Parts: sequence; C-alpha cells; structure tokens
Amino acid sequence: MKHFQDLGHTVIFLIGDMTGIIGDPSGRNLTRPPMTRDAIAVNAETYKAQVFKILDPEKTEVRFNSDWLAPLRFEDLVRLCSKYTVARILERDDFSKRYKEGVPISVHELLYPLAQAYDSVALECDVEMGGTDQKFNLLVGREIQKDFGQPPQIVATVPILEGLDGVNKMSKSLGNYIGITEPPEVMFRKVMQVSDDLMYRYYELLTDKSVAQIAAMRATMHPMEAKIALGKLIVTDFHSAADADHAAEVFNRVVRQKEAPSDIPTVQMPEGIAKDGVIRLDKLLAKVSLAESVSEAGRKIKAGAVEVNGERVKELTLPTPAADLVIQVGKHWRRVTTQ
RNA sequence: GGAUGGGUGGCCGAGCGGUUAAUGGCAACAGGCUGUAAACCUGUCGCUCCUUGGAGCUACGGAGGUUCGAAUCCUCCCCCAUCCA
Repeated sequence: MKHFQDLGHTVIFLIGDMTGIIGDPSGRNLTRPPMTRDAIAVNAETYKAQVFKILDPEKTEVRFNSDWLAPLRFEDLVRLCSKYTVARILERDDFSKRYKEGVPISVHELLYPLAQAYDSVALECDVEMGGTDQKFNLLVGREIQKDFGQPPQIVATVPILEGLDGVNKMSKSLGNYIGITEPPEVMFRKVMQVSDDLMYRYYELLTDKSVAQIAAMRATMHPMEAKIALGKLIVTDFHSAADADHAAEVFNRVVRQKEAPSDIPTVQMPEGIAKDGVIRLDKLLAKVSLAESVSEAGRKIKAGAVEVNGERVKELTLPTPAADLVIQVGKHWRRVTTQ
C-alpha cells in the first residue's frame, strides 16, 4: 500500500468493523467466535494509530464497513446471498477441509466472504490488496461486483508474514509477533532472536531490498551482521534512525555483554520477607513478579536460574541485605530497595 | 425430537477402580552450546506452608451416589459435534 501511495495513488484503508463481528475464518480450522462491537471499536482505533506509522495520512482514506453493512436489511442480505452458491463457497480450502473432516462450520462463517465481497461493491474497488489467505474472499469480490454491474477489481495478494516462530502467521493472539507500537529495544531484540532463514524472509517482506540484493547478502555477509542491519531497518521504519542505533547499542551491551540493563524496574522490599536476619528469596521472587508463584520461584532457585548481585544463588534464604539487591532471572531483572 | 460419539492440566491427547498431581507431544520457562540465533542437549512445568526433606490443599464439564479408595462405576443435569427427522 505504501508503494502504491508513493506512486501517487490513494489508498483506502478498510477497517472491517462489521465483518469483524463474524471473524474471518480464513486459515482457521475452528469456528471463530464472533467479536463484540465494542471490542472491535477499540481495535479500530489502534489500527489507525499503527497504520499511519507507515502510510501517508494525506493519501489515505479510512473507511469502516459498518457504514454500508449495518444498514442492510434482511431482505438485502437475502438478495446478496442469492448471488452465490453453497457449492462455490465450500470450494474454499478451509471450508471444504472442515466439512470433509466433520469439523463444525457455522452459517455466519459462510457469510464472511460475501460480506467482504460486498465491501468491494460499496467502495467500487479497482484494486484490492490482501494476504494470500484472502485470495478466495477477494475473488468472490470480483464475482459479486459483476453482479452489481461493476468492472471486477484486480486482486493483488502478498505473502503472509510468518511470526517469530517461523511457522505460523504473525499474530497477536499467537504471541509470535513484533508489535508496531513496541519500544525500539523490544523490537530490535525480537528481530535478533529470529532464525537466520526467517531473517532473510523478513528482508524480502519487510524491506525494500531486492531479491538479488538479499541473495548477495546471504552469500557474503555474516548472518549476525545482516540481522543487526535488519533490526535497524525495522526500528527505523517505526521509530527513527537514532532509536535504531540506540536499540542496537543496548542490545549489544545487555544481551551480548550480559551487562545489567540501565532501566531495571525498581521495587520496594515487600513486607514480611525479612525475618530473623534472613529473607525468603522464593517469596521475594514471587512478590516482585520474577516468578508466577512461590512454588515456581523455589524451583527456579534450585535449578540455578537466579542470580543476586551477580552471584548464582541456590538457597531459598539469604542473609538480610544491607543494600539494594539486583536480582536476575533469565532475561528479567529487578532492583529491590531495602529501606 | 431420535440415534451415536464426546467434554482431562495453556493447547493437543492418553488413562477407563488403587504406587495418578495424572503417560506422551506441543507451547512456555530456566541452564548449556552459539553469532544473543536456529537446531541440539539438560532440567522445570497446580498451589500453599515448613530452612535441603516433607506436610497439607485443590484438580480430570456440574451436582449427588456406590466404594476402604473414583478422572475411571451409577444417577440426574449442563454443554459440544455428527447423522436421521
């Protein structure tokens, strides 16, 4: 979309606040529960905030499909449905698969492609873009547009971006994502922790580098150098070049050199931890959210995962400290003040 | 409405009267290795209490019941799916 804009086109960024109520079943092998209107409204605002980190607001029209879907009467819906057949809908891979395997398909899910197709009619789309998983829905748009006497839109699909696991598509609900609004350091760290193969994939999908350039990098550049460069490119896109450099520097210091980060969350020593000249470290970890529970904290300590002031600790108790404690469990740090 | 098959820990999925806090896989977390990676290896993976070992509590859709003892058997209820109407 950004490229289209750069070439002078106007982009309509469509927020499916109405179709969101259905929940796109694309690529799912399970029925997706309908979302509430309120939840969608909240999401819509965050979409806008995120998309304008890349798109030019001057050349972007934001639309909500409830504008034309909400006023449809039952009669309109029936007429829309009459323009497509069950057999054609069931051609969609995920539907036919689920149907064959006896996995439930709710009727409202069958409506999704039609509703989305109607968006194309309402907007009189000439080009519609979407992920490859949207191909079926986009093509239905062409059919329905013809029925409404419109020239069918051109359908452009782009590959689905894999998530950090390299397997599933990047999605918030799967937790395998880099958030557009995440702080620079977090973004950078997440990029660095991606596998090398996935890194080159990200180069293809997330940067302007050509396939040839990427192949050349692959052949000549140390993968870690390439990954650092990628991290900087991505952080620059969503923040700034200065943020990118800073994030890279922080990463180098904290993760590579294993130095303590400069912004360790600081908490007060909780009540009831110090007793008889000692503190109960397991309870402390649970209190300062370095562990989910006291039991888990105990396990972590015994497993050698806990460092206090740079020393690995395997005892559940410590002498009551006179000064602040700096505690590390894996990549999580806490400073506990003692006064 | 009828028939059938189901509801188990974050997910999938075993167990079908007792060494069962519940096999296994995934995910997650920690440690090792490394390029901070991936892959791989190791460990952990219900909660609480007691200073290394224990103790108690909670858990297999819900409620009752049978039993010395139930996720496992019985009764009723709720929910899900498929097929037939």
